Amino acid sequence: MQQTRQTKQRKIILEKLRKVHTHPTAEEIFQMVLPLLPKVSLATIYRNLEFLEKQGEILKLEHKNNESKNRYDGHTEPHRHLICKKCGEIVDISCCCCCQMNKKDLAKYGFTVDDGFIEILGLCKKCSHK
Amino acid sequence: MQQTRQTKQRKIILEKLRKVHTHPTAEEIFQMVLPLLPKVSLATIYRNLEFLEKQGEILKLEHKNNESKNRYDGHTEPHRHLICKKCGEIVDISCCCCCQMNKKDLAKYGFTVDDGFIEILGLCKKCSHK
DNA sequence: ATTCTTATTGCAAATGGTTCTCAATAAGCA
DNA sequence: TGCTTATTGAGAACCATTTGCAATAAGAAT
Repeated sequence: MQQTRQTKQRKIILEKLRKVHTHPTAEEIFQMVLPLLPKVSLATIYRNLEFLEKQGEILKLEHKNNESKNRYDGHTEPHRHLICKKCGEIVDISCCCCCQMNKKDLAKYGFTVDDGFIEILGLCKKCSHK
Repeated sequence: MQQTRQTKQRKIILEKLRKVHTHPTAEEIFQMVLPLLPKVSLATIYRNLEFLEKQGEILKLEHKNNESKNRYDGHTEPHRHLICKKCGEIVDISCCCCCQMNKKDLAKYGFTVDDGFIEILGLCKKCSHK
């Protein structure tokens, strides 16, 4: 059993992520914490994001549309993500009425589904007007 | 207006992808066509997959769970994907009753959604038994 | 058929997000 | 206050994907 330590870096990364309602990349998070942690390294950002995800404190969004970067979400309450296939924008939507339905349907396939992990791909307003 | 040419490579890649009901990676597709195209290069696989996706002949699945590779789907009829967050397995499911509902809900957010592009993340039978 | 244009290929090198190595640092128990 | 070792910072390594370029081959024109 390995103890875990509460480091300044880990604390600040989580705080920043909680405060924001976007879905920043590791690089963006790096920029966000830089004023508070001028010496922090990108590797530390990645390591802490992985740690926090394993602890269930944050979500890692691994869908990459036209950008090969993961994004992170500091809010773990059940919600869904609308992802624009063109510009990669991610929009939160509240859990709609068909969650229950999905769960039943999906049980047939042996899948266990968490409401927080449904991603719907489409085109955002801007991109669909082109 | 640039003409497009029907090359042996392009034809075989699409045929192989159509024949199969899995969601192979570029590397796996490379292995699949190697017997028919012993001199083919991985770059050609990637270029043709991009081409075929732009033509709407195949789907590119950009969600990467525990594997940093894109996957491809030779079947473009509306269907959804169940993706296992742990092992990355992708299962096709037929379009269920809540498609309509989703579309209406999502219109509120300005999103245009195509049935083929809904991905539901969860745990497959094997992984949920651990 | 043959020629000609240029889209496409194969190879190798480049790219870029993420992970890893390792010595130095610091959290927090004794 | 000292001590153990989890964590950090810096840079190198990794690896899926993309790109540059000369060679090849579709397929239209002759």
